[in-house]
Amino acid sequence: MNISQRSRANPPEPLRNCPACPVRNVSVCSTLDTDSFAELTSIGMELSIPAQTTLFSEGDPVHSVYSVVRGVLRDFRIMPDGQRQLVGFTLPGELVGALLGPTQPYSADTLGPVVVCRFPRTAFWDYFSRTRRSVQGVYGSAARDLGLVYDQLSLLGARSAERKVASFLVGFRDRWHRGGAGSLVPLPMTRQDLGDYLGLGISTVSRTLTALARRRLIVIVPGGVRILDHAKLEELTR
Amino acid sequence: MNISQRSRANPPEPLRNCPACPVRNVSVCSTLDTDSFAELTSIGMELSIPAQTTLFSEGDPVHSVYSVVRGVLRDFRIMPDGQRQLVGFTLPGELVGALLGPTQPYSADTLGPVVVCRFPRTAFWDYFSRTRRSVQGVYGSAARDLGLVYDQLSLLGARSAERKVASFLVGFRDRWHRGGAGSLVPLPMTRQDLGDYLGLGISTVSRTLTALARRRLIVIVPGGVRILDHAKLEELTR
DNA sequence: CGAGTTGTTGAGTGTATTCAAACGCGGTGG
DNA sequence: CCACCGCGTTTGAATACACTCAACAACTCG
Repeated sequence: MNISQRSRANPPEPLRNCPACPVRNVSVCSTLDTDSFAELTSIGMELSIPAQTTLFSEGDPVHSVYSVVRGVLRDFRIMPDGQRQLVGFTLPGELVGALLGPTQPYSADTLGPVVVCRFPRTAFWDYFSRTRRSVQGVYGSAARDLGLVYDQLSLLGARSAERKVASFLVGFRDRWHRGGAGSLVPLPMTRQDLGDYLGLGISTVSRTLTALARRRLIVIVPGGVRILDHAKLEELTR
Repeated sequence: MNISQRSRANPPEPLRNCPACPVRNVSVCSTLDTDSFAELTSIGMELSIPAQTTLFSEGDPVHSVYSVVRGVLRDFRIMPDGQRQLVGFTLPGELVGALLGPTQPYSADTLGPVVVCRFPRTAFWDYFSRTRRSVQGVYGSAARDLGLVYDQLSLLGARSAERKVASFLVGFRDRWHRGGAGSLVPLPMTRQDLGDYLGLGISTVSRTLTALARRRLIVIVPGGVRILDHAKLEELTR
């Protein structure tokens, strides 16, 4: 099922209640000045997307960027041989969709039910050229597309499975809790997804997680893990 | 040795002979209209940089972007444990330096003697906001920072050394010859560099290359390799 | 020509993988 | 309510592969 099929079932709706938005204060919206925020509110549309639905595909011409309100997106490329390489996950409060460039560099689909705000990309360009001093604010939300990718490069370059998994858990924890405290790391993706993201086999992911659990660094709970020993886990990433 | 030490020895020079520039027709300069090109020419400075010299470091505030005229840059990050992860190589005709964001996401140094043109980043922003329709032109040169990184993600996600090396050779060949024909792939970096780029040990890189040579897919020549069987090599990347 | 660096190759080890089987859980239908 | 099924996950055994350590060769540079 793709987005066009879906949108017939759940048509876009104008933004009505931004103040109550769960990511109002962390998303790109929090970086805008009052006028720009009002403008964005007036042109943004809210989409509710079912689980396992493609939001956009690699190579699609870019018309919109999306701010994730609820749920998690899986970003991936399909290699010539059919092998899938996950290039990231988009969490609530994060932007997805190329800010630059004519086409999407990867595909994105939903891990579960997802709510996003859709904005015409030109709105960001306008904002970009109008208030250059805030470029860094918009960039803060777009940082996924740059800094985070380099982080993942470093992650994939790691030689041991333990290190990859530990790095992933620590990074995902920080993103999920936005740097704040918090030990619960939701893992809404399958082990297969994790393997495709980390460059590991599915069994290796599972084995590594259980090994960490046996050493009491984490506990595996339904839908994720709980980190018991943050210090030791971070030690493994170095 | 870093760039500030170096620049005393080889001071920046104004651009005098752009028409004779070896990358005049492939670099970012080729994407600009006449006026913008004239403006860029007037503010750009040419730098000659010795081998093994740092151009900028991760975390540096970004004032300039650089267009490589001659030579190759090595782009890398240093991990907390001292391990180095190469995130790319910058070839002649390509841009390096963050177009967005306050700081450089990685360090860059020279593999050999390098000549670059330095431009204030704001010049690109001005151009960006002035001629929105040409964003894609500038983006074409900045694509390294987006599309190419995703390519490398896919590369690092590969499970076998053979596939990584083959993918690297094919990709590097295409970039070097800009999609055109050509069998010679210069490899100005060390095997250690290749290993840090591909997430492999130095001996594995060496073994894999000799294995490819034994199968007559490539020949190892001084300073690079020559591809004998393009089809079979590309087959290995899938 | 000698010293230092970079690259190759061999032997042995360790780790991730493949293949396969069993387990747990949620959903469906009898 | 319970048996069954499908899917994802865990775990085991055997294999394949990349790594470390180390010696040697080739090349660069003084």
